[in-house]
Amino acid sequence: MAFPSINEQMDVIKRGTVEVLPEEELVKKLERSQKENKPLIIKQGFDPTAPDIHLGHTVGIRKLRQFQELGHQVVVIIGDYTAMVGDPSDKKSTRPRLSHAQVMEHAQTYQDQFFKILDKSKTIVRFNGDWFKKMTFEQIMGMAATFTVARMLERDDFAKRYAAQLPISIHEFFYPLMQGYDSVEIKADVELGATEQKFNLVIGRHIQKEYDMEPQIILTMPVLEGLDGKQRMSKSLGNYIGIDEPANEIYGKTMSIPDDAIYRYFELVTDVSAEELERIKSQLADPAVNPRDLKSYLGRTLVRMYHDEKAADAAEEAFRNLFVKKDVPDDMPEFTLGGGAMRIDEVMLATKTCDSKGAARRLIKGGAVSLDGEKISDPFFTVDLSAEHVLKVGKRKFARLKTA
RNA sequence: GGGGAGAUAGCGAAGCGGUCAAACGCAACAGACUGUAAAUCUGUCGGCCAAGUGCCUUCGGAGGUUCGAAUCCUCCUCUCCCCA
Repeated sequence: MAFPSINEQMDVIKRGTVEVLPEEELVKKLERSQKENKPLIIKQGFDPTAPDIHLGHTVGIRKLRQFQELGHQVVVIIGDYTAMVGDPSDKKSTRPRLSHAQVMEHAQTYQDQFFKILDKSKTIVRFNGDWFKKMTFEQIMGMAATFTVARMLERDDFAKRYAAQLPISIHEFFYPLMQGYDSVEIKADVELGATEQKFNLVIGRHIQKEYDMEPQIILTMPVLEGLDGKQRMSKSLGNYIGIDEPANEIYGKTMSIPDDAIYRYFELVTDVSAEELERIKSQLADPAVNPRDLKSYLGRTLVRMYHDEKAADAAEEAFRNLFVKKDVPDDMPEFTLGGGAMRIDEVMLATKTCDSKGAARRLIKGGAVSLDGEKISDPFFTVDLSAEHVLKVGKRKFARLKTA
């Protein structure tokens, strides 16, 4: 197998990457890989805590893809063991431990989604439970002995929690160790992670050295902002765009990001060329250009990546109709609520367009509810169910009421 | 092991016997304005009932004192700090 030249490879690797540590070592590894015609082992880990891959994850996954295209070997670690241990960072709501079956289920959906980006035939997937469940206590002690508490407390989030007098459990210290040990097991040459992962990645280097192994190079990738444009995109914050979501969702969510996030999204999660990026940047700075149009372009690009061109057209069209022309969408949940009449708050509860009847009344009072385009202001309004209706609650919630 | 402080709604944080379904800030939701952007303004932000000086469930958990407890007492659980 022929690898591209070192310079070409470095160009690809460094594009969009925050840090390559240490760069000279990577060059050496690449040189050796080329001389021996042996691909480097590129690692990234994922905890299958919830079964959705979102755009934030794709920043790293897309980089993995580039490594594949350069001819290197990608190894994806599914952290089934770490996921089963359960992340205790949110002490209040002691997160339910995931059963092995759940983990495997999540792992499956993860993989389905990985391979929307990665080349399946060139990817090795490993579960870290494979080695951790076989470890003896002696081996665990050995692993734990490779690191000190003082260094562990250097990690930013531990330091902050410690300073804020928040609890830190001992086993949380095992997280970075385990992640580092994964690198030993698969003999990683390079590990990718978001910038916030830097500490864990560096521990991987340290542990590999302890196990008499050449340390991995670490590549940190930028953290993508979520839909609010401020906080990181994450499942727990609910501000994400999943790559498995329907086209309309991907497009619609994209349209809701703030203007100053547009460039970041183009840069981090799309394939547009460097020249195109420049053009986008200058357009964003041009007051004559409506940023909405660039956002629409972004939304279309993303839908095209995870669906296709047709879906992009349809999503844009649906969005226009819904929010610009204020038409009702074609697709909406349908409900058959039996015949006769039903009070509006009960209809809202039945169609899950509100959480409680009290909430329904508040929404009605706030002018958020309409039926067939007519605003409802009477909380005791009775809906005639012998005819079909379209219920709208807020900007986005719709329900079609069918007759029995 | 000893001593001290603390646990309040999604988060932060007041309240320290009745006027508490609990101030305030953030987040969230809705309305106005818009480009489903931002900013701003307004309203809402435990559940139920045709809605009231109404009923039910909530201030870590279990009991108790009291006409009345987020507030006082006892025990328990958890957390942080100092000492060993």
